[in-house]
Amino acid sequence: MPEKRTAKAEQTRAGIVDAAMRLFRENGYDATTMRAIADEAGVSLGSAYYYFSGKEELVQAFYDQIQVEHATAAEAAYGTPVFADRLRRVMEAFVDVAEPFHDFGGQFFKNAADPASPLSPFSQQSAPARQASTDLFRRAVEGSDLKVSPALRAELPDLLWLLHMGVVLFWVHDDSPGQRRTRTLVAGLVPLVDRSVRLTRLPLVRGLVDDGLGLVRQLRGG
Amino acid sequence: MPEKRTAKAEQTRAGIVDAAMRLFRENGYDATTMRAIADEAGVSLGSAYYYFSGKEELVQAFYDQIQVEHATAAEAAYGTPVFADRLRRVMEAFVDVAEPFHDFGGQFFKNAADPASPLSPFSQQSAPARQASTDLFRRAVEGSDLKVSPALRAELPDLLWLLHMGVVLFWVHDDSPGQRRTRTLVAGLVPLVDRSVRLTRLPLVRGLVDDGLGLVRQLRGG
DNA sequence: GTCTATAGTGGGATAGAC
DNA sequence: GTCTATCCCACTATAGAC
Repeated sequence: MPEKRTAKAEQTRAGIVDAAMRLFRENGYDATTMRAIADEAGVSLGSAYYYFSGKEELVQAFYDQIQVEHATAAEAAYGTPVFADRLRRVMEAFVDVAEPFHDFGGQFFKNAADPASPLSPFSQQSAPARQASTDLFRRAVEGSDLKVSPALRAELPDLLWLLHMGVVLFWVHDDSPGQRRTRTLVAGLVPLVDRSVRLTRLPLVRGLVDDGLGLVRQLRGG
Repeated sequence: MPEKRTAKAEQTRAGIVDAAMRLFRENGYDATTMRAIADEAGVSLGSAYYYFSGKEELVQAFYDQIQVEHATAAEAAYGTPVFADRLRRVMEAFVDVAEPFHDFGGQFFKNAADPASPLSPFSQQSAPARQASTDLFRRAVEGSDLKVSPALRAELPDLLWLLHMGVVLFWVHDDSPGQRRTRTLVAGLVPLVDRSVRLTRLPLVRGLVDDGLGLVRQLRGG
């Protein structure tokens, strides 16, 4: 990325992103060549590579866009104090905003499992986006009526984000119209999570949860 | 794949797989070219493509190899009736057999998240390997001392396989020496699973589990 | 049926002139 | 910052040796 961005450079850059978005959506990721993106943007191939180190980096722009839209759509979730409702709305918001990208979005997620890729949601480079996403779940927990141990409450945002990643994986593989099956999953999962979390106050369950949280902290630490 | 395999053809085929493994291991997936694999195997480029439709198909061979080795290593797990011990040994067996491939194995798993790829563990083409892997967990459950409801018992192998996929994802991102962190995860996770599964007989938990199993069946069906 | 040799296409990525 | 020219490699195609 160039250090000093002139207005013209910024325009060129945006034009390349726009062209990439359009072509990805029309033809998918693999079928869209860097040459075609450059052509569509009206720049040379070399220029496209001047702004983006490769095809993968153009995907990051997509992630960012979805992330921002998810955050906006999730705002409506925080109008109620009921934890289950808040969580459900945050999770449903993702399915809603991601729907237009479903058909080709899956091709992007192959990067997710590659630990070497900066596009992996677990990578260092993804930390800001991951943080922003986790915050959506943090807010779902923090302003809610949920009563759990402070230890669990502290870990819950990260755990819910992890669950969200699982939902995304399901979503990627979901070819039902409008991702109906993913919506079924979310609708069924949220009450289960809600009840599970509340059950952690049972004496027999509490010990289990404490050990689980201990394991999480142990893995995070070392 | 040729219909009739002669001994010579089988040898050539194996030679190509061996060469690919060796080069993948030395140089990684991306840096290993089909030309280099053909050279290393002492065959022409055309021959390599005669046996394998592309570089990806060589990855399938790698999956199959690990799967077979995992099955062999897991045999030792079934010597005890204690469920937790059986499960732990099956899961540890994977970390053991996969260790030599860790450094480059991660590059393969980028295909796992691509729903369009036949290499995805959830794909139709992977069904046989997935079945074989699930069977390792089925055997861990079936001959064990575990006492749970028939409904949960029926779903447990698939659920444990899913958990195993989660462990594999962790393993891929685990850069600690000898995958020590993954071993910590397995060592901590297994008792949690064991205790969780046994807790399903508590009245308050039973209802939760029944609903969870209902969701699983609903998603499998539609 | 197994394999080689060779020629070619397409596209990701880069070097260096301007 | 932008271009043209080029490299490299995955992959295809084909003609034919054995």
